[in-house]
Amino acid sequence: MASRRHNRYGEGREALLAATVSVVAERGLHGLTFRAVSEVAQVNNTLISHHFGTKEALLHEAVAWATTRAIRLSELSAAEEIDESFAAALVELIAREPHLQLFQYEFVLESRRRPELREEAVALYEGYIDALERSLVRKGHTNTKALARAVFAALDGLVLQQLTVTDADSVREAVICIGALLDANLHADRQPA
Amino acid sequence: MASRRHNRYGEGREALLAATVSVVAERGLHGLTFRAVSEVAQVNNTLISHHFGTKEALLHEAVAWATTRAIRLSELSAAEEIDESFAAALVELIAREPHLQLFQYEFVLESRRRPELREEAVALYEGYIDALERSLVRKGHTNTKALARAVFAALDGLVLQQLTVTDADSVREAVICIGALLDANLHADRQPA
DNA sequence: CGTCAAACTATGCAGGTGCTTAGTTATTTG
DNA sequence: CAAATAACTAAGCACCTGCATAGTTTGACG
Repeated sequence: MASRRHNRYGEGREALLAATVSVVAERGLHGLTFRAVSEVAQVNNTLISHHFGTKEALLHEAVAWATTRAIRLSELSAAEEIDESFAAALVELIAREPHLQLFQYEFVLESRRRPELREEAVALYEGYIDALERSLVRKGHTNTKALARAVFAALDGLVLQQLTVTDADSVREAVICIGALLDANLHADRQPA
Repeated sequence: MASRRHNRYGEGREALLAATVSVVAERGLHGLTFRAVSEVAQVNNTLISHHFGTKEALLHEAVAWATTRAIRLSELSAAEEIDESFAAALVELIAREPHLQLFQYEFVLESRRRPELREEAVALYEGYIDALERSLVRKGHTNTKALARAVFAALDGLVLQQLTVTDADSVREAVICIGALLDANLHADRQPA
């Protein structure tokens, strides 16, 4: 998948973090083993102990590494309009790079069981929701905090659906539907019944 | 947690299925081991092999067992109105019995990796969405298929949030927000701009 | 070059894993 | 009651796990 031969001296740590995300995305947290990660990263499995100490620490660092790299979806969430082009872009992003999203779902479920991951999970979600809320404020919506949480949940749920049980086109239609709901809500605010 | 002492003759299989859901919900799929399940179920671990053969088969049967028992949320999804009382009931259900929901998130992620689980995952989600769509049709909405998918995704995403990163009150507000969006959408349909 | 710290690997082990084999108990059935 | 069947358990094995230990290679710097 990545470069065929070994990494250069000093690149092992980065390769291990990237491999961790890939392994969790493809095989789940129960497929996350020293051997699996080290084989994908093309290094010896004891290098994980050297760099991170324990498996828990590896996951923790991989979470930090992945969330800084998950900016593209955050940018998407802050888009000015949830319209056809937004829906197409979101669906295409998920189809092209599902790993980061899959990793995040695994990680957020794990954060319920491991208190030391909670803080980063909360920060990740609140980051998305805050960006979305700012966009809603700009467009003149009211009750933006709860609205942003609801809209993000809808996008989050649809991404999960696309990754697991639903085809891309259905998801795209549903995303457009969310945009339509927001428009209707804006007009209702301006012309209350 | 359950009854303190052993099961009666013939109840082992059911106990194992219930224990599987609990173990996956509390420790994740990587915590799903023969020993963990059998200890929770208060039986010998080889009874799993006897009844189900392999660990894969155990999970598969547990999925079927759990989905038939997840009707309560399905009934909720088919509620006539998404209002304050619906929001309160949903939030309270998740807080009181998080196991079934957590199990479903683990299972739907796993279904991406295990083709034999896909069909049941799709059926579960489509069941929820269809029930919701019927309710939307009754209320006079249009484009109900995509709308139902979007609204279910929002509820699904909010349940995930409540289970992991968000407090119950914030989720409740957001659920009410979804109801408000639907109302605004209905009125916009009747009085287009 | 020589020194040194950090990156990296080879080997191996104690404990946990899924699951097999062989045997025991309880329940049904004639 | 006796025979048959299914539920259940005890013991154990081959394999995999995280990770410790000990050693080697690499690049930076004087």
